[in-house]
Amino acid sequence: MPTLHDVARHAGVSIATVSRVLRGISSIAPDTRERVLSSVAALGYAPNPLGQALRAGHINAVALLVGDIEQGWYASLARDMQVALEEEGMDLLLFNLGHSETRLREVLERAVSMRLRGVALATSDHIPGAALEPVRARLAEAGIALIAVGRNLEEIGIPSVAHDDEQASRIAVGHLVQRGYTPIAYMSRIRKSATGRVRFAGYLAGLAEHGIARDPAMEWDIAESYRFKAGYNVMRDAIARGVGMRSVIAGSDELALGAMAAARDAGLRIPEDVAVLGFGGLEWGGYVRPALTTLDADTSAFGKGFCTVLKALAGGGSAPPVSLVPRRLIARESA
Amino acid sequence: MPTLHDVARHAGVSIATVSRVLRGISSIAPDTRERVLSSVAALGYAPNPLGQALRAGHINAVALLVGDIEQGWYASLARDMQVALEEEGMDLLLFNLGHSETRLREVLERAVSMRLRGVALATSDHIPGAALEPVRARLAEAGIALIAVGRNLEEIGIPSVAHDDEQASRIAVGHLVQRGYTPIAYMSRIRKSATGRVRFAGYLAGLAEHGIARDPAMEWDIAESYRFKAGYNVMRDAIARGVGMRSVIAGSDELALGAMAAARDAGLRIPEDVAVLGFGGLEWGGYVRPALTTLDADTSAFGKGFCTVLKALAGGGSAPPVSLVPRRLIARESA
DNA sequence: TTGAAAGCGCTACCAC
DNA sequence: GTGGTAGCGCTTTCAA
Repeated sequence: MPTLHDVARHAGVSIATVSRVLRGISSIAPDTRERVLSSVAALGYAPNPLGQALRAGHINAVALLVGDIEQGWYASLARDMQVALEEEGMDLLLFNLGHSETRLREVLERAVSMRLRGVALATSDHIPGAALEPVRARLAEAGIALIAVGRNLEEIGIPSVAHDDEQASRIAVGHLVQRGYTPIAYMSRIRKSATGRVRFAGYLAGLAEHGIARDPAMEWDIAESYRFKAGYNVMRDAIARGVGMRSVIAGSDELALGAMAAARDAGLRIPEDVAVLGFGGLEWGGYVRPALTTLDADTSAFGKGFCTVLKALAGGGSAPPVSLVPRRLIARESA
Repeated sequence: MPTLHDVARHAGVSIATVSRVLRGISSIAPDTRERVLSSVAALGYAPNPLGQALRAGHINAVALLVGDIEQGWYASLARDMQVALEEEGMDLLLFNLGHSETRLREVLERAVSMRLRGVALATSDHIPGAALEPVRARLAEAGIALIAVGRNLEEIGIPSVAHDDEQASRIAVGHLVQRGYTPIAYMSRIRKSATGRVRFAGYLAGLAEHGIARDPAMEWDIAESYRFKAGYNVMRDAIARGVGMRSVIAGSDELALGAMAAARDAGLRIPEDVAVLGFGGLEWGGYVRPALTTLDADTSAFGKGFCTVLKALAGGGSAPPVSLVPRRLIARESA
């Protein structure tokens, strides 16, 4: 691997000059520039990012912290974040949190010791505001941006790029009411998930809008993750208990599919006996039968949004603390 | 951010001593060690990986190159790779290739200029062996391991950790024959995908084993990706053409679900009219109805396998060029 | 317009 | 057992 020195020697100039030519900054004699450039080409020189990073004091990369990359929405986000970052010349470090608070703190500490440019916090779990204070101080001191993606953390002062989930839930309720699928049950992580709480609030607001009284029997807070199995179990138990819902809003497409499976296994028809509506807009939702009605997720907007906020923060200007992107309802067969 | 110097000053020793204490190497007077350690704690010192990396000449990270992170198997792989790497103190850089050959070369070049420890090549696309020669030479020169994950690339001399897909296809054929689901169609990327070719070879071998003649009408090579839409379209067209298959082996769970949707939309029952069998073992397969019969993927074995090969390569010993892990059939309802 | 040189934070070699 | 010091590759003053 050739270094600046090699190029300098080959071109018969100093390393400073080579560096300047490469950075395209300050004035260089045309023929010097020419010579340097051809040496660079001849040697196949590429700058060593390690040297640059050490000098600059930070590495041109961003950490993406996800709850569980196997969940479709995180995977999709990872893809779009990587694309957006690459356009800005940055790399993506992926960290799977697995819903652990401890691990969140560790990874955040890691980000500061690694001198990253920023951290994209994309987990739906409860964020222990107080416990995070020390790390956040160090992050700030090191000039590392902490930005929430896919959830709204402005209440604890973290700039966020998120969906307007409160509105989304209201849209869902409206859709189900209009089609006559009442009473409407709500299945999600609620208490233990910030995102879940917001969506739940939207659900309640939606009911209120249509003059429907809330019914605790229709509110299914699940302790586990947002995955298939939880949806299956909760739905199966609700059916067994004889809860008379005519539709279910599920907090993720995974939960929704699990719920659909349980309903089918219990001999219920979808949507005739019970309608199911998910959150996420994952691609497979269009291919299961009946096809899943869901609220889409705009992960590419998040990738771009993150970069915008990151640059705004770096530029010193205080970024808009929150930018909310709306969800659209994808009406298919299940509801 | 405190540096070695700060700690040294605080503890009243030289930076060399601090470094030694931290690395736990060579002998240190107990009380000196004590003093240094308490200074480290007092200052909240954490080593700067940039300095370490520059010194060492490489960064403790590995690039994972996937075809499309949205495909479930890649997401699952990403998760398990990250876990396995973290256990070895390495980070995971994620790159989405999007099936582009050019981009593959670029990213590989990037890996050498970044001085990574290794590259995990996990795309099912055709690898242009000749076109890659120059980069591979640079990779080798820089001591960066290139390891194929999830596919067998030994034929072009790349150490691989992969599934035994030839055997897997034979198992699939055997299963379908035994249940009477013949004739068996094969739907996948074949010509344009190395992995696809291996699986196809297994399909042919399986037919031969059971004394069944191959029938070109049953061999559906698809040009597009391994995703849902392709599965849907190909299946729909086959049905329209009146191809008389009684079952379909699909090259991915996504293709399989797409095929199932097309069959259902055409009024066919699964598996009574046509059975469908996928590749991947993705979690949602257990929750669609009918539940998908599939050949599982052991991504956690790949994470560990990659690390093993990486360390073997680093240790100078030539790693076993290929380690094949078997797939198990998960027999559910669809076939 | 160009060169010399000072570090960025770290490890390892060589003295003592 | 400990300290001094030479770089790793780069950018950026400061001089010339």
